[in-house]
Amino acid sequence: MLTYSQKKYLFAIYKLSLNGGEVRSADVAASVGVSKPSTVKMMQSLSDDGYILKEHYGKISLTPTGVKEAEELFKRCSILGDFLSNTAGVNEENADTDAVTIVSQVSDETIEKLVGYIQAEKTSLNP
Amino acid sequence: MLTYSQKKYLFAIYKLSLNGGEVRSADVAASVGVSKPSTVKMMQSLSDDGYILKEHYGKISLTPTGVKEAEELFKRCSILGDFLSNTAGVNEENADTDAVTIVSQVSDETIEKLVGYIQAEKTSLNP
DNA sequence: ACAACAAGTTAGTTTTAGCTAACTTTACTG
DNA sequence: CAGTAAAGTTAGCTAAAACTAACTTGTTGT
Repeated sequence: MLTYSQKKYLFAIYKLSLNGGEVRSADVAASVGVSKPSTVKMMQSLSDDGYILKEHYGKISLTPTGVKEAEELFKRCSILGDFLSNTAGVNEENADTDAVTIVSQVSDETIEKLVGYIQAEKTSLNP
Repeated sequence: MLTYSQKKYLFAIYKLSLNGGEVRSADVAASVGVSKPSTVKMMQSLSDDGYILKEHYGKISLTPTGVKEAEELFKRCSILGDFLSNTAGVNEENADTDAVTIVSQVSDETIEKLVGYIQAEKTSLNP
């Protein structure tokens, strides 16, 4: 099972990969807001656990498992971040950061039901 | 500023103190779900930071600062936990645990606006 | 082609928060 | 009132996740 920090990095890698080009360590470091050595260590850990592929001094890519995890994370963070920002009125930076924190750290049951609630709420408001 | 773990312990102490009697280390340990030595260390840290009073081998009590912090935490956790459990349908144990996690870790802005949203929602449903 | 700069890595340290094992103090009970 | 059990403490270890400093590799511009 992924730790909270691993999820943060995985989320960042996925987001960067959506921009098309290669994903590089330095960009992950910048996106997560940590130093390059911290990123290197975490890439080792994510690679050991089978979520990413990375050769020495090379680029980063997600494994199928990594993609699956990241998509789920991304979906949940988007819905929650959107809700926090657009419905609750939180400024976007806090909303995004806190969505990742919440999605990465609470129980699966809670995040599923919370996301379910948000979607139901949205539907009932815009029928 | 309190760390996430410090808040968990502070919350537990406050909850125990509501039951009337003295607050003892062993009960805090059980409530938080950690070992007694971990609790001893954290009590030292909370005491150093001015949130609790504790003499050697003695009982635990909150300072005025500690009470203030704990009341705020407790209020927010109650509202959020209630929402997760009664509105979103999360089982109570997860709801309580995750409410503490969320309240202790997200930005002040987010928790304030989220709690505000929940209260507004409640009011509009039961006018 | 190669110098210089950017990116990536390694090594070693720090902080936070947990644990077990072993010990001391307090409290209770016969 | 002594001995035991429970509570509290100390010491020492571990793991996760961050950092800086120093080094290596890769890329790029002239």
